Parts: sequence; structure tokens; C-alpha cells
Amino acid sequence: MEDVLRTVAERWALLIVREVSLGRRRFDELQAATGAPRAVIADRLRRLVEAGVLATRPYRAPGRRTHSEYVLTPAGIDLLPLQAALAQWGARHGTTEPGLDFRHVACGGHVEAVLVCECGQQVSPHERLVAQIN
Amino acid sequence: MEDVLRTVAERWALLIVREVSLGRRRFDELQAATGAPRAVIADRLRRLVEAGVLATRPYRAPGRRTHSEYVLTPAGIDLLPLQAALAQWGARHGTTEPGLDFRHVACGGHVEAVLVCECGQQVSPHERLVAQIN
DNA sequence: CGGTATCCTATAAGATACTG
DNA sequence: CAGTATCTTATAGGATACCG
Repeated sequence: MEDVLRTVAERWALLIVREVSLGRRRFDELQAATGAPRAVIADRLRRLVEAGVLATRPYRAPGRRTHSEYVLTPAGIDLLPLQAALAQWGARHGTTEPGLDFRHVACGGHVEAVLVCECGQQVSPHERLVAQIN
Repeated sequence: MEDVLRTVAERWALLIVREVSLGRRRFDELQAATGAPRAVIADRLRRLVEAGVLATRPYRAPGRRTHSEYVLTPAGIDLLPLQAALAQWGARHGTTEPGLDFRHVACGGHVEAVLVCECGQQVSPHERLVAQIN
């Protein structure tokens, strides 16, 4: 868990994954969107690729020169529930500024991160829940 | 979102919320469980109380002197989906060491953080999902 | 217990310029 | 574009001791 906290649960890394999931995939876009120093962006991208969260690939926009871009790997996509949970908490208890919002393509509805038991029931974090290790 | 990242999505803060949700509520327990320097624990507890995630209250164990302990507020409990999502990612893609695990009191089943659309459908992060701002 | 205080070191961050 | 390089300042972290 320790290195999970240091890589994917780190401030700039969370922002970068968020921006990538919003469709920003290029170095300069990510730099501009997050406001982080270029060296920080470079460092986090390196770590995230190393951690298997992002992959880099060459991309050629119609008519433009080829460049590279960062995309979510399957492991990166598995971070979306975390992103959703974070955005939800921010919307409810943090700032009022707009945040990340996931939508269901099939119906356009708003998607939330919730807790569900393997018995099929949705579980409120405020009750019926116990934490343990393992 | 910026200060959400700096407070609740910060390394030691995440560890502390985790430990508190596991029932560790006292300063020294938290220090021992996380391994963070005492000054760091003190700082994060202060910030988390300030952010409304934790509350401190006096507590008297049967036969022991009164001491203070930290408990999750409702806003703190709202962080549990985030904790679950983080633990899940760690279990799937991170270390193999044991992590946080939520159980449904009613049935003992394992509880997971999943994405659910307001239309009622559970949504896989790997499809049918689009991210946007707001 | 539940913190503060100190001190020193190690990273991280911000600004800015440069290169293939 | 996509990074490196450099430099300076700001935080964070670790160790340890002390106090009400």
C-alpha cells in the first residue's frame, strides 16, 4: 500500500490521471491543465508509466506532425472508481468549483461510486459496514 | 479540488483515516500503526479535524484514565468509498500485502466500491463511461 | 498519554531557459 | 512539442527529547 500511496494516490498523479481521463493526453496539455512545473509532469508521467497506469504511444493527428500521447492502461482504468469517489467527496464536502463527473454512455445519466456487497445489496458507508484487514 | 488533494488525498491522511476506520483512535495507536513521526501525526490530525473529517472527543475506558480519541465524522465516513476504491486498486495492482477490507454486517460479505449509474445500472469503468467536467 | 520543540536532512516545488 | 537542465526556495520527513 505504501507505494500505492506514493504513486497513484499522490497529488499530481491524481490530477494527471483525471486529466487523461478527460481526454487530455499530451504533455503540454497536461502541463497547462494541472499547472505543475514541467519537471513534475515529466516525473509523474514516468512513474505512472512505470506503475502500469499509463502507456505512451505515438499519435498522428490528421495533417499534423506525429507526437506521443499518454493513455490509460487497463490498470489505469481501474483507477476510475477512485477518481469518482474522490470527485464525489470533493463535490459534497470540498470546494464548490466544478469537478470530474462520469456519465453513462447508454443513458447519459450521472455515475457514482458506491459500495456494494457481494450479496448484491448496496451498502451505505454510514451503516452496516465493518472494516478489517485483509 | 486542490485542497481536497492536499488534505484528504494525502499519504499520511489516507493512512490515518484508514486506521481510524479500523478502530484505532488514539494518538499513540495511530503513530505506531502508521510509523509516521509524531509531529506528522499531530499535523495531519489537526488538518483532518479542521477539514471536518475527524472529531476528537474525550473517552474513558472502563477502569482507565480518561483520554481523547479521534472518530470519523459523517464527512469522514463519506471517505469510505474512496478508501475502498484505493484498497481495491492496491489489492489488484499493487503489493500483495494485506489491505483494508470492508464487510457487510448483515451478511458478512465482502464490500466493493463500484460505479453505478443513476439509471440503476452498474457500470464497468472499462466501458460505457465518459468523463466530463462538472 | 498526547502532544510540542528542535534540529537536521532530504525531497518537492516553482521559475525559467534550453535542446532534439 | 516533449521533454532536460539548473537553480533556488519551500516543505516534508526522521530522530529524539521533553513536558503537562
